[in-house]
Amino acid sequence: MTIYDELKARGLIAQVTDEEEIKELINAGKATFYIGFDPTADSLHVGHFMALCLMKRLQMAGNKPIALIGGGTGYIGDPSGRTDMRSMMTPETIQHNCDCFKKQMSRFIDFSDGKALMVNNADWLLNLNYIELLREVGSCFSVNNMLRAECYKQRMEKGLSFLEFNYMIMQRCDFYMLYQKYGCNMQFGGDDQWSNMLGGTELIRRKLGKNACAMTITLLLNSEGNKMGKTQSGAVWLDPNKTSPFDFYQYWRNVGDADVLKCLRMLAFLPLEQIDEMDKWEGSQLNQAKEILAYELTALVHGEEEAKKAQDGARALFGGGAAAQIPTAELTDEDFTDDKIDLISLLQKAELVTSRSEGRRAIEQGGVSLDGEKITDVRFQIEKSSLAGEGRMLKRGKKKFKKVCVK
RNA sequence: GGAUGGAUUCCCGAGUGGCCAAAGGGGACAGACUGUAAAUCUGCUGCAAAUUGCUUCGGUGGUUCGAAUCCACCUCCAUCCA
Repeated sequence: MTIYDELKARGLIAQVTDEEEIKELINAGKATFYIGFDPTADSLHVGHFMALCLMKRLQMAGNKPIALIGGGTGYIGDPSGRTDMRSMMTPETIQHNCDCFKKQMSRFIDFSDGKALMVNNADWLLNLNYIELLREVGSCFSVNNMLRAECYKQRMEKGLSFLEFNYMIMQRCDFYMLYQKYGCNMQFGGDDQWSNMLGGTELIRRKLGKNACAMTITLLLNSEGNKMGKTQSGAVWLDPNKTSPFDFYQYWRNVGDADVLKCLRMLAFLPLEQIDEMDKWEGSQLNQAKEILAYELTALVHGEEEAKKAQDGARALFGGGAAAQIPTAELTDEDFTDDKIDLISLLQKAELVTSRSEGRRAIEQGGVSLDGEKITDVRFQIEKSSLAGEGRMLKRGKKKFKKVCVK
């Protein structure tokens, strides 16, 4: 199976400019393609993960990836699909985020021997001269057209600042630059970037009379149509300090039935035949597929060892048995008064609740248990001595656990 | 620059002098049912030393016994006019 067919079979391809041309290019390993990453946070998240996987697949097929870090576009902020303006980031934050991105990307993509490149658009964008830019690039675009772009639709109602409006122009310049500098002939990106990307190919055609391609990656949506990789506490991060491998594992272990196969196809590096086999599974058997999904992805992001740990921990917790690999909260002597600690404080120390009110609520509703024993007394006290050694299992709700012990 | 409308809790959105920690919906969280799924039902959703107290309705001042609500100024946003 050719790489293009595989990508298609996995449902990764959303829109393409010229299917035949792209097919030929990437199947022959002749594409030099780029994907842009805007440094809006200090860690990549699941959304980026898809893009990284795609880069990896294409790299394995002999194509050359360019990871473009938006150190320059970060100064502007992408208005696509947003209803409000992004808060402006300071240059320091942008730089910090860029550095973090670099580190994480190196885990996925092989940058050795020029097999892949990492560039920062700050290198050319920050030095642009306004008038020059206007004459050079501004003359190529129709404002009427830009305003019609899908990605600005939402913002046309709520307002769009001139600053953000220019994001599109900057992104177009990126492609134009990369084409000239590195012979980059293709751009990939999220489906929400389609109009921005088309603009890039257009600029290259107008300025250089050359053809460049663009292809978008299907957005990873769950069966309800929401973007995946978001939880109530924010994104699912790739940085283990922001989302622990255990939580990362659990996120995938808990996807809905309707979404498992899609996730496997799009994200896991398992052969398609194997995934098709799982497609026949039904009902509770899908739990196995979820385990595979969770394990595979955790292994990709955090390594086999961490994945194994997370899996063991999860199995122990939900299947009964020894729970050796559960995240632990350690208490110090200062946390105790008269060698005792109340349950609410304990929940708080274990970071299972964010406020005492929340803890109180959880207890009153019967959502808290210690070593499997439900506790409904808000004033319940725990002896320090009972937390010594192995510690005890504190549980809040069905899926939140922490082992608590004394240091 | 002018005219008009607007800013309410995680989000949408009601409230236009006290009965307001603020309707309703969404989301989140917890319980029941389950398969660590979905759907459904129930509870819950500012904070705390918790029959009470404290902070919150864009910001700052003011009127009043009492302000999310009235007044003044300011900030931001939208629409129309330039």
